[in-house]
Amino acid sequence: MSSEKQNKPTEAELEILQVLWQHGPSTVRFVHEELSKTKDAGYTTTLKFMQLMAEKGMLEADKTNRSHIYRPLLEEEQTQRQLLDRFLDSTFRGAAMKMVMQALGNHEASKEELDEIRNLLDKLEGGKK
Amino acid sequence: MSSEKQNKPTEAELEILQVLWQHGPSTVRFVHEELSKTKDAGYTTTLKFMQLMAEKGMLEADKTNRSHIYRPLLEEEQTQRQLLDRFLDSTFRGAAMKMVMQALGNHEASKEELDEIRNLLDKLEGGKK
DNA sequence: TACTTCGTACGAAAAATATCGTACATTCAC
DNA sequence: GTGAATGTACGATATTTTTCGTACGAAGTA
Repeated sequence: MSSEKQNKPTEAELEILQVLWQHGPSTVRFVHEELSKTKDAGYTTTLKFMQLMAEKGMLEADKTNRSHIYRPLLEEEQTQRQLLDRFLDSTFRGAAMKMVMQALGNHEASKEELDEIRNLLDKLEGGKK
Repeated sequence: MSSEKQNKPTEAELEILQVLWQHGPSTVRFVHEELSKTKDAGYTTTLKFMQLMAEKGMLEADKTNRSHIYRPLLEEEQTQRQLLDRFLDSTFRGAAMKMVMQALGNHEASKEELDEIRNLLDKLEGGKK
């Protein structure tokens, strides 16, 4: 039993994780400032969330200093993968390729990105005949 | 103002929509049986949900017969696209290509599907230089 | 030192979601 | 025709997720 049944982070929790993944360990103040750029909620709301997340084992707080520093205990890629699977199931009934096509069609991609995908396709097709 | 601010369906609502998209207009009974295959909740719960969804304009009920027939008012593709955009933002900070790569890597695809994607890539790359 | 600012702790409450129980009418099978 | 099933209506209650308000100690500063 390695990875405990990590319950999926809620929308709000995910926003916090994003800040931490993107900027590394941070104070509540910092996270709150970041979130404030796009949404608006009180400081204690962010604080409370981070405390709850720590309780749930999603974050860990370094309480050495007065202003605690939080770091994520969930890995970004792994969490994304988990959420992706769920999303795929619930929204596309598992049809991954259909989703891929939609994503490709609806979002601008640079030539480099397209090439990178092509490479991956080649690699994947390797196994097939 | 064509498409009203359609609020995103919740997880449970989406499950119901999936049944309707997949099987076409159905009775509450039928939807409930389908859902029962994977989750377990009472019949009236499903009924209530469908009634609420009808009120919200997500479904429409044909009440000609005693047993009402519900049909989805939201289109599958459009809804998927909308949810995909949200998901992309919240989970991948908008990095569509990164998500595409993950999806491709983590899910089996047939040779046909891979070819189809390759075609799409070619088409997309057409516009670039 | 006295006052203002910053930070955490925590209990509550508000909002959003999900789940039922019960009442009643219609339909079915005998 | 009568009792069992089946269906809808709807108010209430659970649960989950978000958001705050307040208390209080520590730190900064005039």
